[in-house]
Amino acid sequence: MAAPAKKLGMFDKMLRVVARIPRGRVATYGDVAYAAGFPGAARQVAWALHASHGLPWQRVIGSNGKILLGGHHGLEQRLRLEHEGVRFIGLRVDLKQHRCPFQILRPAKQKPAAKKRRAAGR
DNA sequence: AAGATGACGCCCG
DNA sequence: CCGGGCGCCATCT
Repeated sequence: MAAPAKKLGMFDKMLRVVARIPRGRVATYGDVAYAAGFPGAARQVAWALHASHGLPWQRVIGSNGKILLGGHHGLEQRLRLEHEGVRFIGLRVDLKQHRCPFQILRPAKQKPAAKKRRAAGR
């Protein structure tokens, strides 16, 4: 397997994005790839998760809200999500309600919101 | 180096 | 809703 790769730049960023998905929320593979700066590399997100550990992998699902992972792992994913409050409609997650906004997925480029002007006259 | 694989995504019938 | 086909891209054989 795999190659331990030294060149982990790409998935390191992807994993960083996955780590930012809050509890009770989900993101699609495409969302993660895009937020990480690799639009179109949704498949690599799955790879990145394989090589990861300790991340909320269950929060990454298909673009249609379905769990794509098969076998008992897929079942575990569903149980974990439901356990953290994610609601399903049939076989898919209610994305309207649980999809994580890019703003949160994005690398924390967030600047300290303007330094707040002081109270001058407010 | 070429072909096959995969926890993908999107379009079409 | 489901299946089939094509595009995508890093890794594996």
